[in-house]
Amino acid sequence: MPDRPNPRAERRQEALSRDRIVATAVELLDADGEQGLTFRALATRLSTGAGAIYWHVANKDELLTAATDAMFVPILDVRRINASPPAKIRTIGLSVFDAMDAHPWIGPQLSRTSWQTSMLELIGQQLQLAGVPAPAQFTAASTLVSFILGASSQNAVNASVRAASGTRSRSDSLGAVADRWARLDPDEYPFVHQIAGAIGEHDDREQFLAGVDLLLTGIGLLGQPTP
Amino acid sequence: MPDRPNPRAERRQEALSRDRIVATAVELLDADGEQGLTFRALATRLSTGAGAIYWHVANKDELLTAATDAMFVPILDVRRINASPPAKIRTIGLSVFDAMDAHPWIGPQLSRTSWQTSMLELIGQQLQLAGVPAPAQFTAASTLVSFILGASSQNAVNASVRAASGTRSRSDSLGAVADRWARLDPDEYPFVHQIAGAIGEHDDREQFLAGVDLLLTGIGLLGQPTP
DNA sequence: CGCCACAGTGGAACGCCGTTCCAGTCAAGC
DNA sequence: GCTTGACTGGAACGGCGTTCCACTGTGGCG
Repeated sequence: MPDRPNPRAERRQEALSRDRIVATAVELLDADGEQGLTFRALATRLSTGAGAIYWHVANKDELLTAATDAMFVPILDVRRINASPPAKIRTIGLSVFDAMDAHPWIGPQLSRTSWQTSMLELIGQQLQLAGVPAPAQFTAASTLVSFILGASSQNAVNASVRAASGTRSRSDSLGAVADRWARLDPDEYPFVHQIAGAIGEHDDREQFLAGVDLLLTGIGLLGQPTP
Repeated sequence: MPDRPNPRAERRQEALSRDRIVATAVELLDADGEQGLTFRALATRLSTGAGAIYWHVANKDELLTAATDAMFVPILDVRRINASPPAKIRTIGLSVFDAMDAHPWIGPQLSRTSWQTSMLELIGQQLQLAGVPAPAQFTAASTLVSFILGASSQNAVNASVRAASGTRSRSDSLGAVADRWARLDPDEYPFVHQIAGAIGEHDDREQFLAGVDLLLTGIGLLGQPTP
């Protein structure tokens, strides 16, 4: 390793490893989405050939799973924080929401059953602690999981669209959507068109939390929302 | 067209048309999912070449959008039926749920903003009719949309997994999941493991409707659920 | 100390994909 | 009957995931 006998491609400084591959894959995914992750692009960025990557990773699917894992596992550490069950559920939800906003490519991956199960477990535990009656626990937990994953995915899609067009700042996020809505035909879209003017002050993170609260209210863990 | 001068590839009986292309695309998608839709497979099934398809359809993306359209537009006809707003919302939700169960490839497509807007409009109108106070309408409508799309997508993923393994019947659906859950480590997954035994009689369609009702309760359109 | 075995590498090659290109075909209009 | 132009279908292109394999460098063994 000290001196290179042949002057061909510069030899990598650090050895190839599964961790380095996954980390680089995340960089590519964050930069250009799922289509940005290519074994050739990965190999170029790691100064190696595509074949070498296959020594550490079985295929692209495993690579995507590992990358999602790296983003998602920290979320499970919500267990550490100390708060009431409803507050913990909100925190779990927000963590997923923020992770998917920052890494929109996670969306399709997180729907995989294994992660669904992890979230169901995490939220179900909180519902038990909160004293939700046993027969209602499963419905409540799986509804929360579905909403959290659904709302986060859809926000991520919108975030990608936002990034593709010019709009930048977080505060403009719903504003841009509102603009599009305001231009819709009022006869065909009376509700959306009317509401477009009223959501200027909204933030989609708050919007998401309001949805969680709506569910917690229905479950009986909260009083009536904003009466 | 009456007689074929050359005996090469059998000439198509019906002329190529955008509708025929889209209909065949749906067949392929239903049979093998998104990866089953290929311009080559499509051309073979239509007894033509790949190039001819591009005369009627700009690219694969437009084809997928058109196919989704064909599946989704009938859902919007819920406007016709006559029922109370909560019942109509349940019907809309179930239509989406069933459509995605039958055609799991729709999932990623339905998250596109245009479909989100259509559903928001449909459900927002019902909330207005039901007398939900104006400031709460947007949150309520978008939460319902997120849940309906999220829960339907996740069910579709599970349905695909189910189809990939051996399990067939609808009634076995949650049963198979319960089996997998029952085998999980009770120390790591206390909630999921415990609940696995209790959901034998559940049906995921009913489960979905229970989630909708939970939300309607939180919105204030329903009494307390099963007190 | 020399050799060997083998984990690890990287580039060439394969078969598929979406898409483009273009030489043909054929019915309708002059 | 000729011309035109909408329409066809097969060849070809670049890029993808994946496989294959000749090669390298190093640690352990004789």
